[in-house]
Amino acid sequence: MSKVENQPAPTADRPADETFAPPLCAIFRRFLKGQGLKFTTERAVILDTVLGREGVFEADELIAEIKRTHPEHRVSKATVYRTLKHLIEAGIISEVLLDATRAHYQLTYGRPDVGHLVHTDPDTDTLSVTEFPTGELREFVQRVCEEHGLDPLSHRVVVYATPRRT
Amino acid sequence: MSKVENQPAPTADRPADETFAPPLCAIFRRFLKGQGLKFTTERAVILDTVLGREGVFEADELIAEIKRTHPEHRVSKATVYRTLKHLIEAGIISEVLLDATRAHYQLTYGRPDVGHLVHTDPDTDTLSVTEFPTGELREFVQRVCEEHGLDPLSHRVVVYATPRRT
DNA sequence: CTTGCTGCAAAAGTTTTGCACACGT
DNA sequence: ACGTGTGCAAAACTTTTGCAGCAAG
Repeated sequence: MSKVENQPAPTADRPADETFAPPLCAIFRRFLKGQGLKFTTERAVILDTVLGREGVFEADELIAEIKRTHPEHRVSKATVYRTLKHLIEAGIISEVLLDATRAHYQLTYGRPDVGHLVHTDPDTDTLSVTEFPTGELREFVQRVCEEHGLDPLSHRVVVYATPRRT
Repeated sequence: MSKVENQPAPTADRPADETFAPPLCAIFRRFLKGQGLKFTTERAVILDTVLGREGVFEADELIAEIKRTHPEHRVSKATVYRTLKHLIEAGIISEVLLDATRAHYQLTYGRPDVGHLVHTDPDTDTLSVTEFPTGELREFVQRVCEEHGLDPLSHRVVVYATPRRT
């Protein structure tokens, strides 16, 4: 299973021109301060690069992207992994579990109910990941948790599909 | 995040005394023959051990279990991993993606619509995984795929929850 | 200044693979 | 017999960690 290729994000759930107005940088700063942590140049560069990504990405890709878009700042692998954890804690990104070989991440601030539709492109034999809204499953999730005396924190939905056989 | 502890499987989806009547061993045999592969002692031992497991398990645990229940047959790690792949192909088990650090597996033959509810036990600080039926999501999944011109293969639903704050 | 942060390289953990020999069919 | 399978150990990968110097608040 090779690297994942992203679809240009579906319009149903995320209109093309929707911008993330909230200053995520400020949000991250506030989070860090609250934890007694520091807002460093490296963390700024990483957040900036994450904000520029469309859809799902891997740690590896993020590192490559930083090298490309911020050649003046070299950020180490270790720092990227450490910062991704903080971004998750801050609620800015989430881990997406698509396969068991490595972690995927995605900017999810303000859009918690995103599912992932994974399918192979028969031509290129690469995996594509498209998003879809899962808001209508909230009630279902709530009910499942209630039956077990729990409160839901988050949910993940991944659908694996194949090109329709005509 | 430590190893996962299994809840004794919920009764809603899998009544306590439900037994897997279909001879999975025969099914696996047939699958292997169809692929020009061989049914070896090691594969029999692995399948037998998988059938004895309740709920979700890891490769590591399976190896330990084999050592315990079949001390006369030593099965190597490599063979376990290789056989797990075949069992997935044969449709007998599935990969369950609960966290990004390692793969989990579960016997799913004949019960494709199982979701996983992950929650921490506040006392022991261990993770529990409970199953719940997701059959009622089929229509939703079908619709999502149709909107993208795809046919669904399978879907995974994982809900993360926390003990209800009373 | 004090405390946390970074980069490097090494460590850790899981899964895969190459190879010589053994075993189903 | 032929072609697969197995075990072992090493390799491959991703992610984590220890440490010495560096930087943010």
